[in-house]
Amino acid sequence: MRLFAKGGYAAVSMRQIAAEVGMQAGALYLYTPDKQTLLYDLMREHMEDLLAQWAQARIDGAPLQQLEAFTRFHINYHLERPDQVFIAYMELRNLNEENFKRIEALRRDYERELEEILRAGNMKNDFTIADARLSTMAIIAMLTGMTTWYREDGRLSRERIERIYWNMVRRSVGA
Amino acid sequence: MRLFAKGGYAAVSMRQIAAEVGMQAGALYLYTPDKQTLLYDLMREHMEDLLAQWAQARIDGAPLQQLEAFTRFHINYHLERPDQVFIAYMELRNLNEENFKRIEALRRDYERELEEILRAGNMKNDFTIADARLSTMAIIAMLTGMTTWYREDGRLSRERIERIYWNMVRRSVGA
DNA sequence: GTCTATAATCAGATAGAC
DNA sequence: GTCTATCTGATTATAGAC
Repeated sequence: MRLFAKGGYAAVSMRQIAAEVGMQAGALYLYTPDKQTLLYDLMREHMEDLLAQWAQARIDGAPLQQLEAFTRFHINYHLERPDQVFIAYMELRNLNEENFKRIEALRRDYERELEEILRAGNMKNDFTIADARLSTMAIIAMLTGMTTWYREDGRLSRERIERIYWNMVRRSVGA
Repeated sequence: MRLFAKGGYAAVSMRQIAAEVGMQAGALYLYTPDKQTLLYDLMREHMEDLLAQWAQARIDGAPLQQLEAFTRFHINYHLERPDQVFIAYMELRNLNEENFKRIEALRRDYERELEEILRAGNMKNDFTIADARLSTMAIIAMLTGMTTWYREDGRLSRERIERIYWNMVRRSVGA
């Protein structure tokens, strides 16, 4: 994960990966049939963990409360795993067609969680949004973007950043 | 640009680039000292063009009008150049330290344009934002994210998408 | 300005010893 | 389960012909 995030899939050799885990290159093939499958497995495990963790974190309640839960979950999950997040977004192009479709399906499943919260809130007039799919993509992009600049020792505490972003999300849906 | 965007810097060979422009690999070295400089030049030209185009597009007026101008400019500029945008964000890790600093400085210049609009609007109480820098990063991430899913022949027209996003931006700053 | 040829190195993956 | 050695082919960059 660390090597792929730092240099990109194509730039990392099986020899480098082997050195990182204290082996010779040949021994890696006891654990993966090839480099492509290794990337796919890392991405799949990340997406499956994301979905599983959200299934644990989600709450029942009013759409506004669900939206807040999703926002805070998404921020914290992503800020704690910057390498995985970077790979999950940037290395899609290095998956073969079949693997790409599988990862995209998992991503869709996750996006749908937010989309359904937005639809429910719109139906009850808790939110005022023109298009739930667009708001979903906008909110996820806004939140995920934090991983590109967030630093543990930055100017603002994570709690404060989280509150500010939640405010922006809330206002963006007209709540 | 197209090749780097599709496969990533490391995955693209000088032979592929040469074939794309109808040459042999050796002839490329008449135009660039090495592959790294070629990437840097592409990124620098993109950032300089972005800044130049915004200098043309920017307007005087109330902060809300300036924010709308920035939002619409950013959307249109980025949707028309998905390959450049992708490279400008994803290939930063493949620049050497010196080149990375130069590109980051140009990006900062661009971000500062939005940040100053937000600060001005906040001072006049046209906006209600807790932190101009955070709002800047949030808005840019939200808008730039459109390039990952936008298709010319998609469900919604560009004009409609633009209007919906502008609404979300406007509301996110409390205007 | 472009080509061909090549140097020097490195890639992913496999075979076989232990 | 891991190592060493190796196959095959690709890589960046350069040299020198034209």
